[in-house]
Amino acid sequence: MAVDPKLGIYRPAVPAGDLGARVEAFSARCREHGLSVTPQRRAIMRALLASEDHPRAEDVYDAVRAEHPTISLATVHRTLETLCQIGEARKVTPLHHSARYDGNLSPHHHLVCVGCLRVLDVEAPQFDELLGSQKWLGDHEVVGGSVEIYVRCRSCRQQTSD
Amino acid sequence: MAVDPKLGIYRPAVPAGDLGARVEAFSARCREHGLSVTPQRRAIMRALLASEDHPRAEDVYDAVRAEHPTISLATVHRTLETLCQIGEARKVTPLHHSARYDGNLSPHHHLVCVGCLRVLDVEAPQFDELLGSQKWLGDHEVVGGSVEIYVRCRSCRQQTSD
DNA sequence: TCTCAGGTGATAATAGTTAGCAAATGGCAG
DNA sequence: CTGCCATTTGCTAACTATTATCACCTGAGA
Repeated sequence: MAVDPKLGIYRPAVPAGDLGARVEAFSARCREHGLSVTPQRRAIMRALLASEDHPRAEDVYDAVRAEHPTISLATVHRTLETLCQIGEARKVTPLHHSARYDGNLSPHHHLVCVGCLRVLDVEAPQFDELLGSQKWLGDHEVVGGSVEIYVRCRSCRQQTSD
Repeated sequence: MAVDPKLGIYRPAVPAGDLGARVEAFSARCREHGLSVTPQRRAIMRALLASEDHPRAEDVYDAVRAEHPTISLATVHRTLETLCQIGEARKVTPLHHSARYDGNLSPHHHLVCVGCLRVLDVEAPQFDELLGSQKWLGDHEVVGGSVEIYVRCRSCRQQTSD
């Protein structure tokens, strides 16, 4: 369902397969990674796949508790983190655990080193142009945007061999 | 100092004026906003302006303590938040306070409603093209990137009058 | 079925941030 | 200059999100 093909920004299609099949496929990939397939992991994955938005650990916890009333919030945290590690989920927002402040008010974006988490300013006029050319995306009023480019800086590349 | 003019991504010029002048200008704008100008606020603004990277509250705290040994970390948090409110600073990373997880692994970016903080997936091929066309930015190896587009959704627009 | 590495639940600990409140102070009226 | 008072500060406790610890449990291969 396209929102704005001209801009190249649109809602993606929902991934194929019904929920049951996707959870089955997930279970198989768990075993490939040498992970046990537990009812809790299935339930957490099912909740994540069923969610239209981007749930916090606590949201997943609430969803899963209907089926597993005794599950622990710690298990949900651990499992979501595990899913990210084996590439079955992505963590959306916080590369950093704490707020960073910036006194530079000129419009700019950020280069973030995935090793040392240092943040550098960059200007990116072409991004701004793409972003600024559109005031609406479907129902949504565009009020801004920001680009984070993940990099590995020289010193972090030297420290890791892979 | 351009890093990559072709891509339109480069390091921005440092804002004009020396540190003293910029802190003076800041003090004036504080009064315009009806805020007292306290030594603590000046010191925090100076530390923020002097910082090349994007300090956390604690980093600013450490810098300011040299001059104000008795300042409280809570004051630093409060002040940085105040600076953001009057537009003298920007908060870089976390629009959310907690991690969001996403089971959708196809390459995509996010629409974030600044009102309700809901997150929606969007594809943005033109952004990906810009980002993917460049493997290096100066010294930095590009390993990825993400775009967050800030929006106000319909229901949030209805709730706020301004 | 038996075994045990790995997973789970309960709880405590931690990091970052915010709230509450008494004391101190910036900035204006006189 | 002086005094007043709303704002701001520092201290502390509380709170939120997350991680660590550890005894018990269980998935899955022999």
